[in-house]
Amino acid sequence: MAPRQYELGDAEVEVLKALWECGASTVREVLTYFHERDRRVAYTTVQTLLTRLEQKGYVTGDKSDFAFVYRARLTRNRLMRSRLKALVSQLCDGAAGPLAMQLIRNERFSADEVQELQDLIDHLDTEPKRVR
Amino acid sequence: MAPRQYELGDAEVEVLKALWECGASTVREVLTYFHERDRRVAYTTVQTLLTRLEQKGYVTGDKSDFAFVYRARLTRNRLMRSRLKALVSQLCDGAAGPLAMQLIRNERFSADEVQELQDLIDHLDTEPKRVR
DNA sequence: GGCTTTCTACGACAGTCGTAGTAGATTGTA
DNA sequence: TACAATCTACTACGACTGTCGTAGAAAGCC
Repeated sequence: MAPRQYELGDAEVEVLKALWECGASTVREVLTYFHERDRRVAYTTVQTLLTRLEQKGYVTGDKSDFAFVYRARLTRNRLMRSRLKALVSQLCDGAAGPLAMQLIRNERFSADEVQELQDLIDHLDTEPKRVR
Repeated sequence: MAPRQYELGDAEVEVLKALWECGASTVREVLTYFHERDRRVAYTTVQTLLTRLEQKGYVTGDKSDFAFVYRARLTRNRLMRSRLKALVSQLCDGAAGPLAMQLIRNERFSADEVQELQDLIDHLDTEPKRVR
């Protein structure tokens, strides 16, 4: 009934990635970013995506000199967190453990990353109730 | 252009969860499972979801005695892996490290889970190229 | 044999998303 | 000033999803 609350489609995330990487940008700049990566889309497609992102509150658009300049309001880390949280609640009934196991078991990590993970886990031991 | 390859919607995953939990089930059994959890949907909705899941190959339906009995072909762990992999490639350009950090930093883990994570990571050290 | 309950097969509809076209306003320039 | 390049605002359309309704076949019961 209540039409599912959609969040961010793949194309919208691509636009966010452009903003994360290039900072505040115009439609044309995002378009150029796409074209440089062989993503062939029309100018108006990018425009639509940015407009929708703005309506959803994930981006702000300021009328600057000539064209609108868009800026991400959502960070990559925050999106990661929210996606992970959604996964945890959807597939693991709220228990993050199984997801973490799957992730660590199935992906590759560099030595540095392993070290960082190790540090994090050591930290967990002494500080079990980490917030945020 | 290429119409994005959709995978599994939220409602479809809910149906899969019912099958994971209850084993092979009929439409009515899944419906009952939903109703017991205060998910008010119509019989035909569940039917449609199961049919679509079957078309997508994530479920098989066998005509048994009276009604079709559906069985999940996709496991929860496999779905977790695929979702995680999608996240890694979409948000982290393939590097799983940052995602793992976010996960461990922002979620809660029981002492047992921490222990398991620890074991996994120890394992990673001596066996850096874990497959599957 | 009818009537009721269930199932299955189809069709449908609205909302989200990816993609883009058109029209009108702005800006730069010959 | 007239023309070309841009930008913004709308509109559109098909695919995917979530949700159902209807019709006809199956099965069980009086």
